[in-house]
Amino acid sequence: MNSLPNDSDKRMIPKDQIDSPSIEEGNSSGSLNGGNQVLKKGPWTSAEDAILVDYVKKHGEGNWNAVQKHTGLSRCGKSCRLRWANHLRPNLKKGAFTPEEEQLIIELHAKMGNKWARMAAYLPGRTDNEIKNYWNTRIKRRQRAGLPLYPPNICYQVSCENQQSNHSSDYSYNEKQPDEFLQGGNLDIPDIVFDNYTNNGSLSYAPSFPDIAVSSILSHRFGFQNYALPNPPVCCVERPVETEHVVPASNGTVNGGCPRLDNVIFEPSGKMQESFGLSCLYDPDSSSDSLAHHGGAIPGSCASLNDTFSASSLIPGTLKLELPSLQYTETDSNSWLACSSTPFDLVNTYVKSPPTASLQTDCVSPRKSGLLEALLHEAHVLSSAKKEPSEKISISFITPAELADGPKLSINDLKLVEHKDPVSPLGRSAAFVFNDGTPLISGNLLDEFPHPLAPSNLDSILVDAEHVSSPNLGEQDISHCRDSFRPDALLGSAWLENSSQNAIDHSVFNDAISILLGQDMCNEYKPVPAETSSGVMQGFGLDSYPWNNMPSACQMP
DNA sequence: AATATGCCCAACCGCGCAGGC
DNA sequence: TGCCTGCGCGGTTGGGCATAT
Repeated sequence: MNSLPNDSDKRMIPKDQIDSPSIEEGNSSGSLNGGNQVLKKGPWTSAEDAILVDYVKKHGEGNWNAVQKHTGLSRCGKSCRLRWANHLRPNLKKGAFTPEEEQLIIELHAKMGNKWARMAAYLPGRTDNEIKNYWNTRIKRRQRAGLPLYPPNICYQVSCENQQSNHSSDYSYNEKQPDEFLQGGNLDIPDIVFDNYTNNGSLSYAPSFPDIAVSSILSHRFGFQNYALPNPPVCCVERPVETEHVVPASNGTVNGGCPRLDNVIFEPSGKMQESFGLSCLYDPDSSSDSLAHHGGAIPGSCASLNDTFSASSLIPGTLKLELPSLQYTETDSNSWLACSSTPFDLVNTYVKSPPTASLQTDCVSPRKSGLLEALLHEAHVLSSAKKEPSEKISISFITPAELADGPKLSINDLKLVEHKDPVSPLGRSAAFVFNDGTPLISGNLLDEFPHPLAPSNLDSILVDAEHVSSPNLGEQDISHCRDSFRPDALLGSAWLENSSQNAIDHSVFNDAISILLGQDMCNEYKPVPAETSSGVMQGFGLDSYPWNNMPSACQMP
């Protein structure tokens, strides 16, 4: 293995320079190393690769700065490490990403953001650089096409997963590297997560990484690509009570020809856009630009729009735009605190009960990473705070041990824990629940994985959920609510086809956003009135919500 | 066929963190 | 305690290739 022909040599180096002494000596480009030797830059040659491989064979990885000393290679340690990690180390998987890998990347990015190295840990044989390049390419491609970075259901999956994990084990399971999960027995393995996710013994798929497994199962069950996720029944239950207060325009006017606003606007991540036709029929082939998309649920989409709800106006702070819209600057706790993917609880909390300074200061990110889960976590915290304003918010990072310690939990905590009861239908994520009621789309690449819940559970789950959260709701409401969140109802209902009603919807939509964002932000976000109504999605299609029509805070850099 | 444009990706750069001294 | 070094990560750059005009 003295010579490792590699693509980069062929691609990056002019033929006349390959293995040429001048390049080896780095006299065309390079930097001095301690004033002694010029370190070469630029593409690696096969000879250099061979030297490096030989060195690593003998000495192992690490101590990269010693490579130059031991081998005479005119490369800095950094460059050696990079070359090894990205091209020379064994078991590297070359070639295009498989659809499975692409989906995983999307999910991981929705959860982690630009944590390429961490993502790479979940993709054996792939490097952070590869993933990063792939994602950057994807961003460009989809932005150019006006497509959302994340399929709405991915956003929602993340939302649901984190609503579970945040309250049961938000003890930084995301910080765990895969190998840590594999090793098991670690102090802070999120038992609750495992309980929830493995309760039905359904983790044959990717059992190593609970978060990923669930995510994948969710996407699998939902048929990942074809439907925007319907609303979770749990959310559906609580919404009517609160949002009617939140959005004055939602009474009467809205209910006439379209879903009640409270069924439309204040959805957890992504749903708002979806309800307004911002979501898309998602093509699993993320590399393809021929998505049958219909909207710009910007990746943030799911989040981008939502981000602006709170970040820009309710709580001052800057968004770190290079982050996926699902995420926010790590250093600005206010931002990430505020920029949720708009779980309705959070929105309502802000509208009805703006967070106090003390509250904010108490809210320390569980992962200090500004990730969606943290946002969702805070959403619940704030929601709890709203209901118990006098109670000191003890956030939350409920460790598994704390969970086991019932008496230590606050009332709010207990409530949340109750909802996470693994044996209760509510203990499952809403997506989980709904997936069972959603016909699988053929061709789902994950179809081979069985689902733990039988579809017949749906009704009981829904009723149970609503009973628990909103006992006053009548059966009619339940039925209405449930039906309202069916994809066909969301995407194909008459109100979407009624252009005049669409105008009303936009007005209501703007009203709502005005309330949430303040007028300035609302002015920035001007949905283009739907001009056609020939197609179900057309009226609210991408044209109405182009990328460049999003608030500036939502724009990709 | 020639040129322009965009895409892909390897490599570099700057920064931050952790450990050792 | 502060400095140095090694290392890793994320962002950016730039060259080659593919496609469009």
